Amino acid sequence: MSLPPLNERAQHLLKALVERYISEGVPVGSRTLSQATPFSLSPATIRNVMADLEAMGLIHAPHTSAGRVPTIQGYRLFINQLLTMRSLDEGQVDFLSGELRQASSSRQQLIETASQMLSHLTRFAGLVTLPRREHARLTQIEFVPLSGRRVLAILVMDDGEVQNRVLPVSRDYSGNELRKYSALLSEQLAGQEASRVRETLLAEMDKVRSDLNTLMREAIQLTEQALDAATPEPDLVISGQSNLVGLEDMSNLARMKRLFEAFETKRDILHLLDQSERAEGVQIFIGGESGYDPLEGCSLIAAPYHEQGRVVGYLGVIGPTRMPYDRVIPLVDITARLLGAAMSPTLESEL
Amino acid sequence: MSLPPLNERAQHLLKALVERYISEGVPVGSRTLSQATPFSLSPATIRNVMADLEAMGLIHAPHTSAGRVPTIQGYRLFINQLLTMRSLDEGQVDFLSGELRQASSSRQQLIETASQMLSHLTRFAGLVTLPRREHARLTQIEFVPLSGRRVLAILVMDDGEVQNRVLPVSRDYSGNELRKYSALLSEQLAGQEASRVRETLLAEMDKVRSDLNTLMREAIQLTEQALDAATPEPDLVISGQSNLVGLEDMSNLARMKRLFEAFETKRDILHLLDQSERAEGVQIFIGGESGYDPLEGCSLIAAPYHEQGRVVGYLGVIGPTRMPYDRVIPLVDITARLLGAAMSPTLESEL
DNA sequence: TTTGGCACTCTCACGCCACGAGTGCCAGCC
DNA sequence: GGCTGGCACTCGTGGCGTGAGAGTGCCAAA
Repeated sequence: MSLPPLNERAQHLLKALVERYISEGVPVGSRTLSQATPFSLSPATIRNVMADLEAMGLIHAPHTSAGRVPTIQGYRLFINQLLTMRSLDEGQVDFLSGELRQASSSRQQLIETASQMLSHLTRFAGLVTLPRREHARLTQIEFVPLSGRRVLAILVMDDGEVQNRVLPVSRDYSGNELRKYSALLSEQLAGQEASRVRETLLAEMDKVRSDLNTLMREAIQLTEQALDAATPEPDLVISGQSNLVGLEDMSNLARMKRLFEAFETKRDILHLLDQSERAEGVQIFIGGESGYDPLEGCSLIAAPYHEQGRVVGYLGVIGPTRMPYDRVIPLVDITARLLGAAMSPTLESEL
Repeated sequence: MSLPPLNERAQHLLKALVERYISEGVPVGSRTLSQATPFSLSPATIRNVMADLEAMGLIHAPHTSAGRVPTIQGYRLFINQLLTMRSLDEGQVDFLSGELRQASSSRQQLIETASQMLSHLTRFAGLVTLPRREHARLTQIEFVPLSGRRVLAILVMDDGEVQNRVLPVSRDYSGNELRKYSALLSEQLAGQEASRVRETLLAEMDKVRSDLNTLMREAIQLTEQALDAATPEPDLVISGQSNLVGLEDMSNLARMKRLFEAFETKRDILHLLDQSERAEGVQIFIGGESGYDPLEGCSLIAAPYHEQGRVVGYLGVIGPTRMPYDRVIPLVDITARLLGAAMSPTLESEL
C-alpha cells in the first residue's frame, strides 16, 4: 500500500527473488536468496528485508514455513522498474520475419501465422486481433446471381479485404441486371469509407425516390442488405491454447476451465485488448489486475500493431503470471512491428 | 475375443451395466445391478454372468474389489446391438433448426452455428468440417487493382462461395485493363468445376502462345496465380472445447493436453472424419479404436452432411467415452440433416 | 441353475509421526 | 544502528498402519 522509496538493497533482493521464482517456480527462502545475491548477506538479514517487503505487499508467504512468492504488486514493480530485458535470439527474429513474409499474400494467413509464431516462440498462447476495417474505403461492389432467389453481394475494400454475403431476394435477377447495379453503385460509392457508406446510401435513396428510378432503388436496397450482413465482427485468432494445459501454475482445473471458456467467448479478451488502446508500446496485465476474472493466475502481454502508421489491431501472449517477462515482452514488441511491416507493403519485390 | 451368441440375460445385464456406468460414472457391482434389473436375480448369479462377460472382454474390473466397467468392446457391442435411442426433445430440435435458419445467410456462419449448437446441446465439443468445394463451379473471376503492385483476385463459385487472394505482380495494372481480363476469363471459365479449371488454363495457354495474345496470357497467368493461392485448405470448426476441461473422465492432464493439441492441429481429426466416408449414417469411434491416440478416453460421434444430395462434409461431437450415446447419436444425426437442409436452399421463402 | 454364505482382496480415508524447510525473534557483535 | 548466529516454533509433506466398506470368487446347498 504505502510505497516508501524502497532502498536499493531491497530492490535488488526483490528482483533476485522474482527472477528466482520465475525460473524455479518454488517459493524462495532467505537461505536461497542469500546465496544468489552479490552482496553476501546472511539469511537472517535477508529475512528482515523480506519482512519489510511483505509488509509493503510486494511478496507473500503461502504459509508459515514456506519461502516467499511475489504478489501481483511485486510483479508490477518488478516489471516497471527492475526488469532487464533480454535481447532476442537472432535466429528467432529471422524465423519470425521469414514466416510472416511467406504468409503475406493473405491477410488472414498473416494474422494466423503471427498468432502461431507468438505461441510457438513463447510456448504460451498467442493472440492476434483481426485488423479493424474502420477506415477502409470501398472500391467496388459486385452482385452475382445465385440459384434460388439469392444474390451474392461482394464488397471490395481498397486494402484488399473482401466481404461477401448471400442475400435472399424477393425475385430473380439476371446477371445483366445485377451487373448494371454493380457498376452504378461502384461508381457512386467508390472511395468512401465503409463506415460512411450507409449515410450516403440513405441520402441517395431520398433523391432517388423522387425520380422513381427503380433500378437504382433496387441496387441501393441490395447494398443496404449487404452492409447489414457484413457487420464488422471484430475477431480474434488464438493459437497454442494447448500449451497452457498442464502448465504447473495452472493446476487449478476450475480456473483453467474459465480461461478456456474465455478463449471461446473471445469477446471479453477482445475488450481487454482494446483497453490498451491509449498505450503505444507493450502493455502488461498481471493476473486479475484488469478486473477480468478468468485471467487470474495469468498475465497478458499485449501490443498494438500498425498499418500505414495507424493502429489497426492488437496482438499478445497469455501465459502464467510466472512467465519469463524478459523474453516475452521483447518478443511481443518485435512481432507487432514485423506484423505491421508485413501488412503495410512497401516495395518489397518478391516473385 | 471369442464371441459366442451371448444369451439374452447376459445382454440385458451388459446393457444395464453400461447404462448405469454411463449415468453414474462409478464401477458398478453385482448388488447394484441386481436391484436395477427386471428379472430379480441375486447378486451371486449376476456375479457369475459378469465373470463370463469379463472373460469375453466386454467388461473389466479396475481392481479386485471394485465393480465392473465396460471395455471398448463392451461399449461397441452396447452401441451396435443394445442401445435404445432416446428421441430428441422437441424444444431442442426447434431451437437447433431456428438457429441454423437464422445463420443461413453465410456459409461460414452456418458452419459455426452448427458447431456451437452441437457443443451446446451435448455439453461436449462440436466439430464441423467446412464443405468441400470440389464440385463447385466457377461463375465469375474478378481482378481489382490495389496499391503497390498488388492485384486482388476474386473467384466466385456457383454456390455463393467466394475466394480471394492478393497477388503481387510485376507491374501496375489499370482498372480497365483488369476489367477486360476479368470479363474474358469469366466467359472462358464460367461453369467449369474449379478442380478442372487448371487443365483448361494450361490448354488455353498453349493456344495463346502461338497467337501471341499478350493480354490473354497476362490474364491466364493471373488466374493461375489466384488458383495457386486459393488452395482448398480443408478446415474444421471446433466449439465448446472448454466443456471438456475438468470433465471427471478427463482427469488425466497429459491426455487432455494431447487432445487439445489435436484440436489445434486439426489435421488428424479431419483425416479421421474423412474415414467415415463410406458410411452413410452416424459413425462412432470409441476411445482409441480408430488407432488415433489422442482420442483415448474419448469417443467421436460423426455423420456426413449433404448439399444437393452430395456428401460435402462431416460433423460430430467429441466427448468422453462415457457419454449418453442415446441422446448424442440422434442429435448428431438430426444436426447433419438440418445443416444439409440449410445449405441446400429450396424454396423456403423467408423475409 | 440359482442362491446364500464366507473368506479374501483391494481401495480409500484417517490419524499419526518424523522430517525438513523456513520463519520470527532475540541477544550479541561489529 | 545494522548485521548476524542461534533457537524455538510452525507448517506442509510423505511414509506407515489401521479400520471400514465395497465387491469379488468360490463352495455347498436348494
